[in-house]
Amino acid sequence: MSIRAQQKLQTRQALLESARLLMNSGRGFGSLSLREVSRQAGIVPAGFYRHFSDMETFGLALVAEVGDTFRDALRQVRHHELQQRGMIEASVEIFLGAVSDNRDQFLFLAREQYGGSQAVRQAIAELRQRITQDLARDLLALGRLPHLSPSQIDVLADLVVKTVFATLPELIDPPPLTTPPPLWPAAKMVQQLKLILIGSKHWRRGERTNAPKEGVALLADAMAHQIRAT
Amino acid sequence: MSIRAQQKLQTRQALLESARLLMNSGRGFGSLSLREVSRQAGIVPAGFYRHFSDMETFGLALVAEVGDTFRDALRQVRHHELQQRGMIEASVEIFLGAVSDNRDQFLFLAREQYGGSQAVRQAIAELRQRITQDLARDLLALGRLPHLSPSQIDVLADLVVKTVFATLPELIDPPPLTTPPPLWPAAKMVQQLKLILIGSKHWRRGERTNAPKEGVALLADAMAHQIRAT
DNA sequence: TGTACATCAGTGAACGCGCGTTCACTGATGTAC
DNA sequence: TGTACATCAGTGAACGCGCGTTCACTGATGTAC
Repeated sequence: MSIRAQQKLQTRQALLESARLLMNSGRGFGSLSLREVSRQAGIVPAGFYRHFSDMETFGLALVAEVGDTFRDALRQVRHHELQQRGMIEASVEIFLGAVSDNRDQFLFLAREQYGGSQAVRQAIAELRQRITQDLARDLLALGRLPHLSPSQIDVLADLVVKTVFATLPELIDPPPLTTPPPLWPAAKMVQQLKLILIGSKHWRRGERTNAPKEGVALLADAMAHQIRAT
Repeated sequence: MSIRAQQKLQTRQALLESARLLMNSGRGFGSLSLREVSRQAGIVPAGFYRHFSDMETFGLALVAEVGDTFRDALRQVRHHELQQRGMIEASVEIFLGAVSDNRDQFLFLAREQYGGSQAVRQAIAELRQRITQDLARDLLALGRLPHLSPSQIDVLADLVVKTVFATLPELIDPPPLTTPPPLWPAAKMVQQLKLILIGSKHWRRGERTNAPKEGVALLADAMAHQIRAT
């Protein structure tokens, strides 16, 4: 790579890092200004436009960055899938390592997963959906849950990913040390994932469609869709 | 109440409603301006200060508002606790009714739970903690899970509340109609809560502390606390 | 009930400030010969 | 290798704009007598 391209890339990374840094003090990405980020990165505001056309595009770059990190971590997890005893602990251990090594990136992910701009939120939703699908595929291929329908596997994968994403904020900003150890985020998450796994072992296929009350939730969903259409 | 107090309350509610309204187009609370909210509510910017000292205090009022709505809904759920068949469906039905009736309030809650300002985020965290504790208390008092330790009940309650809070964004902004019905948010959430309940029925007390690998999560937590302290 | 004064929700103008964006520019790096 | 020109990352100044906050004010509502 040419000297010029190297320097440009360096400035680009300085911009990304600056945004993450500024968010460390509890602020949302949406409240950062272009001038502020440029200042932090050591360039003049106009220079920002050599890298991103606006703050929205910049936000998408931050999503892409943490997306790569996330998928790298999951690839590592997948390479260890052979062992079955303590599978959850080992997976969580690898994942927590990635979170710890890239704290700021995951802070952005946790903070903006629901609160970001339309574009950022959608990009994160797509990232999460891809992760969920990959997990569902793995669970199906692993064949350790043969009694579950593909649809049940989807619901299970969604719950696992939901749990991990929802625990991220706690993992990044740990609670006070007065909290009893069993409720420390990582230990708690391990317990919860085990609980979910135990549930999935005993989940009967019939329990998905037999209950007559099931209609309630479907009706509520239909209503929600109706409301959305108006 | 005096005429003056009534009119003041009306303007106050107009301000709260204006903020929720402005957030409907996908924006975060942190990106709303005091002028914008006042304009939407039909008063002059300076008038805002007759009600709130700044946007942060205003945000806390929005948290308090949805907090009341949320706890009212849970009180309704608790009054129906007698029945045991279809308990989850009935609870979800009541809860979904509250979400549907107060969509904007729950949108604020979902959007700001991790993304808001320090103060708003902390207020929501406290709201959520109170809800989790209430649920843990109820689960313990109900006595249907006598094989679980109080600590396990806490972990279970946390997972249930986590699941509900993490599903809120989907419930409020439903996915495309092309999604297969079993994956519609409300139906999916019902399945996931059932799965968790099944897991908790089969959760052995020993599975909390026996596994030797458990140390990993605890160690990771300790490391996280260490990092936090620096 | 009527009157005289107090309260205070909302007004309208003004301020200084940081913002995003534009523009012509500079000078180091890259390229063609 | 050396030279002449092209590229383009970053500069510095300028702009108009919406922002939060202040201030003295107005006039409807409340209160004391």
